[in-house]
Amino acid sequence: MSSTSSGTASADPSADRSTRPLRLRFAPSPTGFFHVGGARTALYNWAIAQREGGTFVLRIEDTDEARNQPEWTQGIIDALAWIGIDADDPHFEGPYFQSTYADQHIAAANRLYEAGMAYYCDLTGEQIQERAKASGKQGYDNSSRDRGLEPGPGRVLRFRVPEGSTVVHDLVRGEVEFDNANIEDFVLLRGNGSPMFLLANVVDDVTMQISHVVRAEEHLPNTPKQQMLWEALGEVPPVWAHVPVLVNEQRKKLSKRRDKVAVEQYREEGILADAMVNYLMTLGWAPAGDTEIVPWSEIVEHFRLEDVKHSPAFFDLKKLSAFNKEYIKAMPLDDFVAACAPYLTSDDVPWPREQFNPVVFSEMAPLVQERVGTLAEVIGYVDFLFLADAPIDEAAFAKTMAAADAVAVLAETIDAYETAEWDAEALKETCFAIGEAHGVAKGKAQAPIRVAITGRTVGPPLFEPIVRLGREETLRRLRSALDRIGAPTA
RNA sequence: GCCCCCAUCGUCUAGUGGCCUAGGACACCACCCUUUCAAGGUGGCGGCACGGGUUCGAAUCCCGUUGGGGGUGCCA
Repeated sequence: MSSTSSGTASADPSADRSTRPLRLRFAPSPTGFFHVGGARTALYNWAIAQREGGTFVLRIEDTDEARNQPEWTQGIIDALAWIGIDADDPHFEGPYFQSTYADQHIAAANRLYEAGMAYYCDLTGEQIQERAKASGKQGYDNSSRDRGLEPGPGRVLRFRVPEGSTVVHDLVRGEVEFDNANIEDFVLLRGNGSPMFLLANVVDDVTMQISHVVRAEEHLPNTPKQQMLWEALGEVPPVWAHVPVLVNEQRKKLSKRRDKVAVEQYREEGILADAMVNYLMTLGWAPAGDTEIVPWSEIVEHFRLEDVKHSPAFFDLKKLSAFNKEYIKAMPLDDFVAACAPYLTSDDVPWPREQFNPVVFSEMAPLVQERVGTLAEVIGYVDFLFLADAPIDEAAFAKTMAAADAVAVLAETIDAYETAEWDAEALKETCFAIGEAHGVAKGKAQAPIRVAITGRTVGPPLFEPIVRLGREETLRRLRSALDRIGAPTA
C-alpha cells in the first residue's frame, strides 16, 4: 500500500493496465470558452483512442460551483465536434458530469478516513499561515495528523501522506520520483463536506476504469498525490502521460486573460478545423518526413505519446495562418464557396445584405481562394463588388494618384472604356496600351484604375471583376475618382 | 523559498553515438515570374545554452552551471 519506489504497484503500472481495455479521458472544467491547449490535449487522447480502438471519455469537471457555468459545457461539446471529436463516434463516451458523482467521492473519502488514511483538521488558512511563518517553512505542517479530530462543520478531511517516495511512470517523461516528505497532507473534503479536485478526479477515473491519463504538464505535480490516492483506494494507478504546455511569445503558459486562446474565436475568424487540428498536432510532435501538412488519418496512424517532445511549444499565429492558407487552397472550389457563405451573409458584412450576389461571388471565388489566410478575409477581397461605391482607402488613393501620369492614364482609360469591347482581355490591353503611351509599366498603369474601382492598391486580379461590374458602374467609379482628385481631402 | 519539468535556427520541429561541414516547415531577405497582392520557382540568413566528463568518435550518454517553465489553494 505504501508508495515506496520499490512497491510493486508503482513498479510497472503499464504491465497491468495493458491487459485492461484502453480507456482515455478528457476532463475539462467548464470555466470559460474552449482553450486551444485543451483542444490539443483532447486531440492527443482522441488519436490514441481511434487507432487503438480505445474509448475517449468526456467528463465535465464542474465541482467548482462558484465558477461553473452550464452554457460552457455545450461550448466544449461543440468545439470538440468542430475539431472532429464527435460525440456520436463509437470511440466517444459521455459527457459525464463530475458533480453528479459527489456522493461517490465523499464515500471514498470516508473509507479513507475509516481506514486511518485520512484525518480531520480544523486549522483555518490564517492559522496555517501563522504556523508556517513561525516555523519558517511554507504550507501546512501536518500538525493535525494525530489530534484525532472527529468530523465536524468547518473541518477539512486531509489525506495522510505516507513516508517514502512516489515514483510516477510517465509515458512522455519517464520515471519521475517525488519525496513524500515534500508533499503536505492535502485536502480531500472541504470544510463544507464537498470533495476537492484531486479526490474527485481520481474517484471518477477509478469508476470509469480509465487506463491512461493524458493531460497537460501542469498536472505533473499533482500526480504523486493522485497516485497515492489510487493506491490508498486499492487500485492500480493508470498509465500517466504529461504533455508539454502551450506558451505565448513570452514563454508563459497560454492564459485566457492575456492570450487569444479560444478555439471558438479562431473558428469565427475562418480558421478551418482541419488546419487547426493539423497545426495543433505539430506542437510537441511531428509527422515523419519533411511534410507537416498531413491528413488526420495519417496522424492517427503515426502519433505516439512516446514521441511527444518534453519542452513547451509556442502557439504561433503566423504558422497557424500558413497552415490555414494551405488548407484553403486545397479545398475544392465548391467547398470553398460554401464555406465562405456564412461570412458573406452575416450581419457584420459591410455592404447592404440585399446587395450580395452569390453568383458574382462564385465567379470571383477562384481568384480569392488562393489569396486569403482565413475565411473572414474574403470579405475584404470582394466588398467593392457589393458596395454602392468603392471603399476608398484615402492614403492609398492619394499615393496612387500622385504618381506620374496616373491621372492622365485614368482620364484616358475612362474615354477608352466608353466604347471598348467589354471583355477582361480587351479591357486589360486597353489600359496597358494607354500606360505604354505614357511610358508607364503595366503595374503602374492598372494602379489608378484599381484604386478607383476597389478602393485599394491590393486585391484580386482587376479586370475580371470590372467586367462583372459592368460598363456603367465602372465608368461611374472611374469618373468619381477623377472628381475626388480635385476635391480637398477631408 | 521549496518541489518538479525542460533546453537543436527568431518560431515549430527532424535527429535516439559515427549517414550531421545538423535536415524540413513558418517567418524574414534577395532574385525570377507577374496588372497589384498572393501563389509558384531559385537562392540566402540563421541553431545543437555553457563547462566538465565517458568514448576511437557526441546534438545524441553522465555530472555540474546557467537560463526558461510548471507547481506550491478548503481552484481545476
